[in-house]
Amino acid sequence: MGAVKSKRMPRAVREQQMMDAAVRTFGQRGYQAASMDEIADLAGVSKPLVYLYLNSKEDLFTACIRREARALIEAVRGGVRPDDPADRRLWGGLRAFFTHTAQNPDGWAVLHRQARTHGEPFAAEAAAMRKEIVALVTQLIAVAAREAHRDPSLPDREVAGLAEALVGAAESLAAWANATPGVSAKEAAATLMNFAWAGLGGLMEGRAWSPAGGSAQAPAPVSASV
Amino acid sequence: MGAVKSKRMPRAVREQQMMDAAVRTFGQRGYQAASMDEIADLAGVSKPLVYLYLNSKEDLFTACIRREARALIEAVRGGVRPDDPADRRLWGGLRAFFTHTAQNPDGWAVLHRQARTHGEPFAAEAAAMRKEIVALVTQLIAVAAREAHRDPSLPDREVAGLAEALVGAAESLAAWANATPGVSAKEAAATLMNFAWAGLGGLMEGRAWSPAGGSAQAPAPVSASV
Amino acid sequence: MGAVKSKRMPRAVREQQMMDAAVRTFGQRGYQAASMDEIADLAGVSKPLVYLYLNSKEDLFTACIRREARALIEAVRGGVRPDDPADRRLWGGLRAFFTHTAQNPDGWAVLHRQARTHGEPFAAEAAAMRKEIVALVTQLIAVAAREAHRDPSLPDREVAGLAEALVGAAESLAAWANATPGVSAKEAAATLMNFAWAGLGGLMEGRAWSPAGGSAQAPAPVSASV
Amino acid sequence: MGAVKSKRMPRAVREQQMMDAAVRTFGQRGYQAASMDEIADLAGVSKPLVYLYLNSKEDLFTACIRREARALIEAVRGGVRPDDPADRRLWGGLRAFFTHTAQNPDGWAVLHRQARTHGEPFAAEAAAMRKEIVALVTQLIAVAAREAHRDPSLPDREVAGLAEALVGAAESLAAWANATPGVSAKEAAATLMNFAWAGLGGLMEGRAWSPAGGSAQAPAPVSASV
DNA sequence: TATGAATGAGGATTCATTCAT
DNA sequence: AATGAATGAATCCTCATTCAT
Repeated sequence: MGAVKSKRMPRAVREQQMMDAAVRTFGQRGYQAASMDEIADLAGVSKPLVYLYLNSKEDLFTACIRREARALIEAVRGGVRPDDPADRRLWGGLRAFFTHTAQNPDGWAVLHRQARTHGEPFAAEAAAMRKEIVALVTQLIAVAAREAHRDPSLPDREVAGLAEALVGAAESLAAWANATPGVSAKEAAATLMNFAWAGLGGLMEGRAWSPAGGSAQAPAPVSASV
Repeated sequence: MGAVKSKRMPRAVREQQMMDAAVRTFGQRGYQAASMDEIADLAGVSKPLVYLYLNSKEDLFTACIRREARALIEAVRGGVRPDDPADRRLWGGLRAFFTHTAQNPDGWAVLHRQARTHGEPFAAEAAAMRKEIVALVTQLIAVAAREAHRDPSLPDREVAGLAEALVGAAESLAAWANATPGVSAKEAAATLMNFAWAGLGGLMEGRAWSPAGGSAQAPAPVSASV
Repeated sequence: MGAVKSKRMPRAVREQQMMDAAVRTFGQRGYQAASMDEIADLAGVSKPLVYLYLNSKEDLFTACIRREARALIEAVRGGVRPDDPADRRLWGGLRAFFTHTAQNPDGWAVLHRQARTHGEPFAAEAAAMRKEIVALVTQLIAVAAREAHRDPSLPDREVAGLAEALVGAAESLAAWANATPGVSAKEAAATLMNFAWAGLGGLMEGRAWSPAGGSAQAPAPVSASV
Repeated sequence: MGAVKSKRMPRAVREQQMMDAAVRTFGQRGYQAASMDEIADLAGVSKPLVYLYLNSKEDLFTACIRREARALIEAVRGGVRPDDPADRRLWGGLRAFFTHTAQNPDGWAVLHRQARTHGEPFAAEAAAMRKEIVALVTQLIAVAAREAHRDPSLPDREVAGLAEALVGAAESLAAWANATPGVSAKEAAATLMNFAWAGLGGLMEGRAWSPAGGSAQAPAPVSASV
């Protein structure tokens, strides 16, 4: 048995317990390998109750994806200060992203790994979430280009590709940070910010990005002080 | 039935047929959803023969991962001209990467999506391959830093993070390029090269990377001439 | 939800509502396919209340069979005028039978189809009802034979067989009449009466039965004037 | 375990064994109450083999219905001598019908009871079979009417109803004969033939049908000499 | 009188895997 | 070199039924 049994609770509460268990199980085992038995057990309820409330394995998984997607997007949005300049907004979003994924590894696994791997309708659900994030980043880049008085601005497809690249880099670093002991969310964010803003070429020439204010001639790239 | 039946062929050939079928099936359906029945059928042989040659579903999947990993790494290695300067070497590797993944979508799906999603021992296998690529990139960056007379060079962990970010960006762009009609491997490579070398900040200031030679003051970022 | 909710009603009323819902559900879905959930829902009450009043699915089904059996038998009995001659009594019973089954298709399905198909103890319950009807018919035939001064009368087993045949024919025609658009209960009864009284041979020779009075040399068989 | 295990037999044989077991189980328990476990067990094979060969419970049931329907129809057809006069042809069909149903009670239960009770697509399958029989009988009656120089012949719908009634009477008598000890198929056929050909009215007047030749003034109705 | 919360038990179906030839 | 025949072990899901209020 998974959780301590405390019987007779209102539906809403039980549902959250079940989804917690489901996110954990799906995140660790994968969609197919996770069995409804295990989820019910971990949630401390019987299988029929899971079906009564969440309908089917598919629906349960979809519900998990949606819940975790909402949570992640809200976290990232909450990390972006609207009045900051473009680079600071990006920096805020990245920190929120790395913090959230570090604190919700199973939820992140569900979104990033499982949902995208197990075909429709899950992939579509995860893709929608990712598209929101990419759109957010795309807009950030576009605004930054405008703020930089860059004219003519970058072509749309170029910007889309850059946003894709940035998001992919973030996803990759999230896994790296979680797997590498001692790497904090802040440090991961700093590494990515350097990379994304100054580029390798810039870093080679000592042109790192600093949270203090835009691209600087600082002698060394920003590292998070752990 | 999948393939035309031509009985009695040497083992090595049959094995490749089976693995072709397996890669295709695993890549499209996923590890668990793929059934040995379907694979055998697609390979045009009976199930017992698959077991005779490949032993088990797990072994078969592992064999697929290894084969595809080898192929990808060799492709990337083959794209890097040892005598080029650092940025050109990176550029060559990226082009090879995008070309290979575009031409082997199922193999790439097996490596990038399925192997990493379905737990041990597959994740380890895929991780080893990825580590090789990251190591390659890491070394590229380190050499570049040295070539740039940058002293003291970037801290190791910083470099590791940058390599992770770069590889993640590449993975993300591979999916984007494959999903976006009209985006060639070359264009994807160019977008990433701009991003990675010049950074967003550099691009804002018009400092794009060009295949012609290092970081330049080119008025517009490189786009692949399709 | 099935019915409009109006809480707190006397037990007897609620019970009838539940049985109405049950007959409908059992009749349409069958005993096993009918779920207590659906019945409760259709009755507009919660499942525990169904159990409180009707005890179990088995008991509920049995109660339905009994209620519908009573109703059918009373209908048939009510259609038989005791002072009529034998053929007229039969005619009256048949008309009542066809009318009742046409008006209670679900109840008839429960009795004729479901109860007999789902083993003990239901089959016994339905058999008892049927036996009552067969007995009624048997007696009618026996009396008719006596009235016809037939001596020695038909052997008992012969009569039993004839009654079985007649009832079976009626059951079959009930389904036919309900399924064939435009066939009224009266017409079904007329067809059967012709068949049962005059026989095919009689009909071939133009010896049809007419409600007017016994076996006649009428040129054409009786058809119900719709 | 049901049957003695004799392993490794050709598919066609196994399939028949399975269908034998299925007919028996479906006939006795009913469609829903029959479990695939029980059927497999009775057939002496494992469940997966049943699924491998017969696909699903639904398909298995349908296959049973079809097989039994074919068998019954062929039996009845085989009992009708084409060169006999109409009444003799009917007599032959009835005898074949009662004989077949008496010898295949489970198959008959599947057709008459289970298939018609468990909704689509089974009911349609059984209905098709029954329609064939009814059509056969309908034609017999129509020809008889023509042979009797009856002009104008009976209206079509009248004939359809008569055929329905006759078939229903036969079905009912089949159950009665099987349930009443000592009633042979021949006797059941004789009882029905009397009823159908002479009618109750005819019987009252001593006008019974005899296999010897048409409607006669025989002093007593035909009884089968067991 | 009435119900929201909860479950034990069982059933259909699938799949990786092996045996005998 | 190759396969038709066969199965043990799970897994998803449903349902009649009860408990606590």
